[in-house]
Amino acid sequence: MMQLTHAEENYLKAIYQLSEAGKKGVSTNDISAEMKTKPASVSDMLRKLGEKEVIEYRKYYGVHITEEGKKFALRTIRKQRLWEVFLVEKLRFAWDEVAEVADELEHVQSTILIQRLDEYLGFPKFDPHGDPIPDEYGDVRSRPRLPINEIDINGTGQIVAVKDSSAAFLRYLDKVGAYIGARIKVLEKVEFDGSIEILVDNKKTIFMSKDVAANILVMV
Amino acid sequence: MMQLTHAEENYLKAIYQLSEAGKKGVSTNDISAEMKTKPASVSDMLRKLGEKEVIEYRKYYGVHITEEGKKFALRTIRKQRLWEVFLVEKLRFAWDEVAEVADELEHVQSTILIQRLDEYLGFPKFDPHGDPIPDEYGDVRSRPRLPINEIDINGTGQIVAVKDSSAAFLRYLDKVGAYIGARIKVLEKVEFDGSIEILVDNKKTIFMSKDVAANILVMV
DNA sequence: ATAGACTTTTAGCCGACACTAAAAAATAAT
DNA sequence: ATTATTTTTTAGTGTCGGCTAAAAGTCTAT
Repeated sequence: MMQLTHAEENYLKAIYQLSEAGKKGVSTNDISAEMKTKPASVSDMLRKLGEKEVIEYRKYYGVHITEEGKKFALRTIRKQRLWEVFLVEKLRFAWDEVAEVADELEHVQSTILIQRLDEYLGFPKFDPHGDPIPDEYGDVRSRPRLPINEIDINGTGQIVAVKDSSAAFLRYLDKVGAYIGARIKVLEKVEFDGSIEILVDNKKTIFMSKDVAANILVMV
Repeated sequence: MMQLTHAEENYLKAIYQLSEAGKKGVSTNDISAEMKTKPASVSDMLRKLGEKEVIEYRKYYGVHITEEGKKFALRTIRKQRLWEVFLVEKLRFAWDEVAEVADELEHVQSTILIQRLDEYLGFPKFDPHGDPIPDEYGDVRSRPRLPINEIDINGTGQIVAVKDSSAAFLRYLDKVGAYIGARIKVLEKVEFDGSIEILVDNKKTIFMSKDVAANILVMV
């Protein structure tokens, strides 16, 4: 089995996630923004990933991930998200603190480690941000998810993810009392500005603007 | 605070442990054997570690670790041993499976991660091999430890470490029913060959040769 | 259809960390 | 004390992954 370096793993994960988001080929600039490296470095890496046949690379025309590449990317994502669950559930990290540390942990090479960790965590299907954790074979079970602003009045659900997971936004949510896992009910939608009133865990009502509501995904 | 690379951290740890073992300066060849690299690579690394003042390096005359260097080495050892505890106690790894994985985990950079892990594990003072875990300040509390063959007849204690931690030896111990943490009592010492009979956990007696006994450390 | 803007790639450089081959220093043996 | 042996260092190479500067390709607007 061919091996990828840490850097290659990171690029491949970024490429996978960018292509999932947009469903199109991914540009060098997009990748360089995501990876915080220069476009020149990206070009070089794309050449290498192309040689390893985890991406299809046509110079100047962006990149498509191959089936083989997806397998690698999903393995990395699986590791990252399992570590995130560990950090939040076992070590009491806050949502917005896990990314950096999980990015290091995900590169530890040990199949057995990941199997045991998965088992230890009770085979979680979703990470603390509500994103699905691929299984050993790369299969992802996704649940139907809607942004709050698309839920009908009196509709209920559970917060499972946020689109914008910036530290600032996550802190805002904590502050107003919303959190991943919270059960919510939509009480009112204001016509003229789209702002919304929701009930959290049957005990607290909070208002949010349409923009905020659009950022919060709920499993209905 | 000056930073060390992963490779530098590994070399420094090796140098610290070699100098603790022998209490003398450490030779280039010793280090290259320990690190499984060539002496030429070691020389180069020593020059770098010398520049960073974590070791005192006189060409051709071996190496002494500085106080600053000890701090770094102890931090790395602390991380390594905490991860070993995690792997064995939480993920049910066997003694002889932890080294490789812990060597990767120990390089994850996050002070808070180590603090939380320490707390989560209940502030363990010894790793699964019985070696002491330095605290945040690098202090090590060591316990008096004796090899089994130096314990008097009817003396009791608890197995806390092994000198030879090769996979083969660890498997042998598991097989005969001895393990780290086991409470033992010395029942008999055979005069002419020094072999020893011990009682494990008050329920099982096992025989071992003098050589095996000398390899097992007991806290009395 | 061509100029200008933007994107992407190439070329060349650098630091980290391994290696080999050969030189230099220290140590051991006669 | 000189030679032989071993240890250690230097010199030069290669790979990986970043960078800058400049060239090349693509796209857009007139």
